[in-house]
Amino acid sequence: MAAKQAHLTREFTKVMYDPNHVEERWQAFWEKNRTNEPNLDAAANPFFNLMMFPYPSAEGLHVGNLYAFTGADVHGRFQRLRGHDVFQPAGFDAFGIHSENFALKVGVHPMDLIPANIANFTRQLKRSGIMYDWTHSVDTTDPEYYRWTQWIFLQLYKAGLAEKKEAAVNWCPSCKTVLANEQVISGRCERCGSVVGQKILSQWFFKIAKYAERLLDNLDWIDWSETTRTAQRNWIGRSEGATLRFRLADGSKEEVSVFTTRPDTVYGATFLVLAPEHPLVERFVSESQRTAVDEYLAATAALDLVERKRIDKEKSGVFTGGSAVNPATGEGVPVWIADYVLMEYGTGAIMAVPAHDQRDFEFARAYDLPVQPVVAPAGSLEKGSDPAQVTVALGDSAFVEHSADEILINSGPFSGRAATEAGAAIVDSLTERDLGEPALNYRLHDWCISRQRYWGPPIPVLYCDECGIVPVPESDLPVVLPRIEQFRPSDDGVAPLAKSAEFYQVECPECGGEARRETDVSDTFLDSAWYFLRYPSTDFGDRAMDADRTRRWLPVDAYIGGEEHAVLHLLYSRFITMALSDLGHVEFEEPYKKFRKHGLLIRDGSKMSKSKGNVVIPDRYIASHGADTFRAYLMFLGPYTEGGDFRDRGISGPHRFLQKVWDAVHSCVEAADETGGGGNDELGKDIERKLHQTIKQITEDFADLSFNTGIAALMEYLNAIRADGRTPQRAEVVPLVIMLAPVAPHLCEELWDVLGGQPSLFDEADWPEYDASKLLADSVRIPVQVNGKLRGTVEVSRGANADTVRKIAMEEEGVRRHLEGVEVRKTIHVPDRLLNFVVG
RNA sequence: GCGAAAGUGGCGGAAUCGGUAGACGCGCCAGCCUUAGGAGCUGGUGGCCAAUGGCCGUGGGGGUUCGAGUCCCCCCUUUCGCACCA
Repeated sequence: MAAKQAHLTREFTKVMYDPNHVEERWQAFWEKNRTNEPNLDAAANPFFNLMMFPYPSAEGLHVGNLYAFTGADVHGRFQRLRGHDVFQPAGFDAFGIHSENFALKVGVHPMDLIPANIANFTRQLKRSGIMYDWTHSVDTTDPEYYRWTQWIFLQLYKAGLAEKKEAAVNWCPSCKTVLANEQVISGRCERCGSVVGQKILSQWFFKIAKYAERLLDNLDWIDWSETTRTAQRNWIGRSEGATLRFRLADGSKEEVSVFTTRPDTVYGATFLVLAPEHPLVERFVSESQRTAVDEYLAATAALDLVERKRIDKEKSGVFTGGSAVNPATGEGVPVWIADYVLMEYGTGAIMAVPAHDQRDFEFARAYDLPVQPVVAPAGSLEKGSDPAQVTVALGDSAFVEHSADEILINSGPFSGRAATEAGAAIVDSLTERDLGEPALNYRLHDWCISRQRYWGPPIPVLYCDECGIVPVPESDLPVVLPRIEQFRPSDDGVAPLAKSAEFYQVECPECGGEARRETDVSDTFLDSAWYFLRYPSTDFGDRAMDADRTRRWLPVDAYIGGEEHAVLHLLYSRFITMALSDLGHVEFEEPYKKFRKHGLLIRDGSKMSKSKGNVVIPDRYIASHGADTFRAYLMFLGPYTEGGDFRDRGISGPHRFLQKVWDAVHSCVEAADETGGGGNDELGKDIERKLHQTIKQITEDFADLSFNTGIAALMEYLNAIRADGRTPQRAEVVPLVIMLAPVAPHLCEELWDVLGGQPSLFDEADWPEYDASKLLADSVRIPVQVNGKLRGTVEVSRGANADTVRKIAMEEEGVRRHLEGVEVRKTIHVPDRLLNFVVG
């Protein structure tokens, strides 16, 4: 109807582009006609296009969110025009410390705050023109969602992948909760920046470490950006080496295990170092060292993690008074305690080889401990000397080289052998005597999911004096988070729900006796570790995932999100998927076929942040220029995967471009009306070639998220079809409208309509195909160089041979001048590319 | 310290199986149009010079090549990860 109206007005006055009017019209159309809702049960060519769901903050949608979503949306719309049934849902990650802290700050209950935030986000997202299927959204705080989060916990528990244990955990004194290792950034809380402390608490853990090897191996074949895979590899931190056992020197059966990547140096292990928290510390402390040890342990405990892990800190430690037996030499070595050995890595104890490890070297120097070199460059020994008994001068630092060029010295029967090969032999020999074995060590630790907070899904277990830990029966799910008004966390590590007897007093489902509910809630990262599995099945209330839907839509075809989640969310969701796969709930073990990171939008050279006051709120720009212009600007300002600088002024370029597209289409239609025909469908040769080149480029660019160059190509094409004030032909503008549609969907729907197409363009239009034979002209203009310097260009027919090109080039004035009086020694001819005269 | 990525006009950025550096856009300059314009149209726009021509030019310095933003070596800078990981 609006199109007819436009048609009528056109006769009197030029139709103006009014983005708000156009966008309102098409958003209403899409909603009414359910344009964005694929048939989840019958789609022939499914494509699950996923974007990382946002945390719905009170400030509303940030331009960074919109940047991320718009890129994903352009890609999704492109895939749709290429013939896919694209499923593109939206959701909200609304549980967690973030929301809870904000609620505490403003004094509004999160149960009141979150729905308002979600409503605001939804409004903003709908206005931005993203192709969301709103009939399948998720909200992690909805009991109908988190009942399945709890269900996943129960599945893992039943499979022995969830366990409760006492552990030293990261404790944020400001958020008053436990944090996962991944949430501690350089010793500080990821959320609030407070220095993280340690606490011994009983916590629920998911055994992600069991999956370390598979999580690592699959990285070799999944289609992810290399930087993200590298980040995950580093985080998993696989080290190959050996576990070696040092028996106590007092003749008892006890032993200290150490992990080392350098078993070849065991003959040089002149002392042992335990972490201050190591359980065997007490076994070694002698009467005379008691006071010194206690003082050291107290001093270490007083240090926070940031201070303790400062790399430039002087090495400090204390002698226990006890000793252990080096399994290779059989000699006693003193046992020390030092804070540079971390309980959380390896076994919490190391064999110190000061000659070949810089840290051990510094420690030995500080406390005057023996240093025994056991590795030397192969050529460094004097002729005839016995490698089993060599004196080597000590340098100022440890000798850490480790290649086939080094040999072992002073290493008993292994002396003289290559260091790399001898290491394995030493481990073999120790394994035979039950003093060690080859070992892999991972930096990755089990995932602590307990949070002593309020705003999360209650962990679905009960504690019964008779029956012990009792999982909540699945039929009793969800364990609903009650509304309590006193939800502020406390310092004692006791969760807010522990104050609500109404919540925690229950009857044991097994014995009927008195039982107590778990009052901790689970980590927000568990909510987001499986949300994509829920999307296609949100209309099933009786199962987390419908088997048919899941088979049709998962794994996710394309996932786009921020690199900041490279190790957190992406690792957890891989683990959960892998575990569910092992338990038979899904048929794949990797959740995302393809993952690409998007870049970060910055402003004035620095990150946008509330404290700097340079955060861009999109509403204002959308109101003034329209969503299409804003989308085009965001996609044009830089390479999508790199991000870029947001500048107010830059928006005018894309705005003018859309305006010109509008004008071009209208003038084309007007001209056709005047001539009474459907317009001239004949394309000039030059424009035809430009069209095919453009199709080729856009198709390639949009497929690999190079939106900025894709849009530039569309601009070039537009410039070509309206050059010298000519009126574009229908056959020229139709493909332009289709190719621009992923970027400016409302505008293009309108223009598609104006051109007489049946809406929606996204259902009716086909992405144009290029004809490879039409990409090249019959003649080419090639540069002519003399000694590599450009001296002119000549037009030659395509495929012309060297002689022909040379003849033409010699006639070129600029070229001839440089060839006068010099001898041409040779010519380099690259067909259709260049001609270079080498003179001299 | 280790790892990764990146340094190109006034600005955002194009171009890397080595082959016309600066596409596209912003800004700027000139002209046109206009009562007016933070509108529109046309043209120009890397720097320098003795200027129809030429020299220089992709962080700096070397190298390979007929030819280097692109490949190799050394150095500098920035950003982002990780950081006493045994």
